Amino acid sequence: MSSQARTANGAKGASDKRRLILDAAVRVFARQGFHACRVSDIADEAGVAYGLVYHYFDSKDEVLDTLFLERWNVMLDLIRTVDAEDKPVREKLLAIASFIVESYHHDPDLMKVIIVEVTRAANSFGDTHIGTIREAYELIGGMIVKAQEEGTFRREIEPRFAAMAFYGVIEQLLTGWIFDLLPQGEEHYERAKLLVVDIVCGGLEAGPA
Amino acid sequence: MSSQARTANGAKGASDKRRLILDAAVRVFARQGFHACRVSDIADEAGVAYGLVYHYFDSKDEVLDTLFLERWNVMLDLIRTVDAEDKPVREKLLAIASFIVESYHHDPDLMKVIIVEVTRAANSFGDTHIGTIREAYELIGGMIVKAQEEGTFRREIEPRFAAMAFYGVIEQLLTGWIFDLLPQGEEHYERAKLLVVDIVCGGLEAGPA
DNA sequence: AGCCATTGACTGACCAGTCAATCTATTCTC
DNA sequence: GAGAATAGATTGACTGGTCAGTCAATGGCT
Repeated sequence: MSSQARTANGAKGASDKRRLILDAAVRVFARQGFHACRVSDIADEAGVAYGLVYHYFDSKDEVLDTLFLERWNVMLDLIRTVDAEDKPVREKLLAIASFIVESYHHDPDLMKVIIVEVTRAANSFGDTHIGTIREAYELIGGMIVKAQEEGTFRREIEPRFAAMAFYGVIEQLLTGWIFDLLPQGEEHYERAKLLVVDIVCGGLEAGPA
Repeated sequence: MSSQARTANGAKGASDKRRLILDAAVRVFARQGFHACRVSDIADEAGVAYGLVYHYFDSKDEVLDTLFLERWNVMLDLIRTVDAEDKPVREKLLAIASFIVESYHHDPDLMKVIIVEVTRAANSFGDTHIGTIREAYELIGGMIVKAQEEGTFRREIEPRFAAMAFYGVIEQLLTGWIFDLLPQGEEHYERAKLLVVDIVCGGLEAGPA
């Protein structure tokens, strides 16, 4: 008996198993890739029976969908919050970059799965979630528009392109860590956050010339 | 591998069919994705019999490997050539960005396949070709080191991070076009080339402060 | 009369998803 | 509070379809 469950119903135990399966799926997807792994691998990793995966999820796809949406929605909330604040763009972009880098720091496997299996998968999953993904780009694009109106950023740059560039730098740094092409560790994560903002803002800011 | 060099026999027709299969594969992979398509789809698209694919290639994987290596090696050659030239970094990076953007302009399907199915596929293909991919990053990293030594770029930025950032911006712009999130057309391609260099150099250059 | 290109039906393995059976816990009845 | 009834959680063997890769036969060229 786990001492954590304090509610009267057995429903607590139920959601525990669901979580167990999701967490196991992250590890399995990260290790073997979504396509290469079997549903039985997830069940084994979670220490539950094969059929239980289908008790909580309609399909293998839905497991990945759930993982992606859980995390992406947290990020969208963060971006919306930051967007609503009254701060210089530089700080806003730093907050977003920090959040994403910290997400990787905290759970590299999950971020690997999201980037490799969803964000970049133009067919299959990318297609399903394109609307959700697009929303993030649009919010960032909006921040850039505002900075252009305030005169902080040069006006001649198409904001959508700038937003993509910003996100592209971050995602490529994560990819570098995922592939073990870049050195990792807290110190590097901190410097990476600043680098992202420096690079993008440096190129976008209205020069004093 | 390839018997193209063979002169005596009807090798000409042979290599034609091989090319036909590769070109068909690009279209099919781009449309359906590598995992979702069947080898018979490739054969149908090429207008040849199923078995012929296996006459020229050992496996479905080898078809993708061939497509990736063909293109990536052309890019590596370009980068090496540019690297050897005596030009300002800005021009070197512009040449590389231009080449990649033009590659997409010339054959969007092929670039989509390379990015979506290989470059970002940490498991499966990404893993197989990681060495080849890394080489490109290292060459770009080398250019940045040189620019730092010359005093054009700030020294405190880790060159590997800067190289990843540069490549990340480009790849994300292509991804934007692939997903139809960014407007396309010759004019936009031209502006994108400049944007990439502006952003990255703007953030890396030694400030006059 | 031989050699390679080409064909396409076939097979063997694999695996997502189903389902009937079993377990466990909570509530109901007297 | 014993026992029955109900509902949900959990199990894993099984099935049905899919497809990568094989191979024996055929075509075409020199």
